[in-house]
Amino acid sequence: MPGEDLTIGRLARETGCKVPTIRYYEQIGLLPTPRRSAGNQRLYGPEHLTRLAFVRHGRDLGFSQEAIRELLRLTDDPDQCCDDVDAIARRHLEEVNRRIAQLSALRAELERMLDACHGGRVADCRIVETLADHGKCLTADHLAPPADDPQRPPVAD
Amino acid sequence: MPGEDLTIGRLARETGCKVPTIRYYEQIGLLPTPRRSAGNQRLYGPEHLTRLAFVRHGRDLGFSQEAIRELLRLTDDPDQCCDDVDAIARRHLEEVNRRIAQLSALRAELERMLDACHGGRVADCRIVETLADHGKCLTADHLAPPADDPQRPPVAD
DNA sequence: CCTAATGGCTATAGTAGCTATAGGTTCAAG
DNA sequence: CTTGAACCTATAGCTACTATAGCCATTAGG
Repeated sequence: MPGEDLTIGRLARETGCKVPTIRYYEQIGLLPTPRRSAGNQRLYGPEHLTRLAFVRHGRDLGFSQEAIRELLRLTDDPDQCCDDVDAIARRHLEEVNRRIAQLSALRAELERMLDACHGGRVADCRIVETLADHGKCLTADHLAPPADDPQRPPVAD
Repeated sequence: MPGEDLTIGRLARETGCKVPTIRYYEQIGLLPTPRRSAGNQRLYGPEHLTRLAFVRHGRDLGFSQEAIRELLRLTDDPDQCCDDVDAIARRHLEEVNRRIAQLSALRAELERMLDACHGGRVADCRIVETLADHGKCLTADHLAPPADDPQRPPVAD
């Protein structure tokens, strides 16, 4: 029954995912290539809806494309033991914890900087001074550099 | 006295900034173009060292290139009132606070997921289930999408 | 049946903040 | 004089999308 089919725009509305993003996910293989209408337009079934919702939710939770690819692979084999799934989620949680720790240290440093500033000329500004002088700083040396954050920080529109 | 000059490699060592990054900062105008040796190699003076340290520290604190550009502009005019500097730092702090709040919610959701999983087959896995079903999720709808994080999350090596 | 509005198509480039690579030149030491 | 490290430029790659340009398909109204 072709009445069940979704155009890309409708799929976008149902999932809260933008149209170009859906095409992008297809391109990078997160979403299977859908069939096409006579006029070459993408037609999606319920299985695409499920899959895209899974991907979106994973991204919302901050999982990388790579992690989601792996999660999809794992869920496609439902009899497998879920230890691998667990491991992926656990690794991600650790990463999130690291990020929170970093940002908390950052926040402390920023607050310290802002507290120290009492207005006046830039030449006398404590913020500028702190920025100029690594020695006066508490941060930046005792914090690790993971540098692999999901650029879309997490959590979608 | 040309004995004071630094090659790009030495500047990199002194600041803890990688060589290609220094060239990149020059390219995007965060660092002024240095003079060159007879053999066309970059020669840096103490002013470059100061400037680069400022930039690095700013980046370590998570300020965007744009913000740092503005901070540099402001510090180049030392008699100006430091309100603008203050505002930039304050905005950044707010952003950091937003990120922490997001990540905390994320962490809660991930922990919830992990707690619910008790091993077994992927088909029965609570993590997979949660990922597949937005309805079972607490996150993702009550969280904002700023999407403008410094990809190098913050805090350098 | 024609037209306009909307929505779809592809391909390409841009975003941040670098990092890596290729292929060449210069410099300091032995 | 030769070796090897450090330097040079230019270009491509990374994540995860978003935006643009220029064209085709579908649908509702007149």
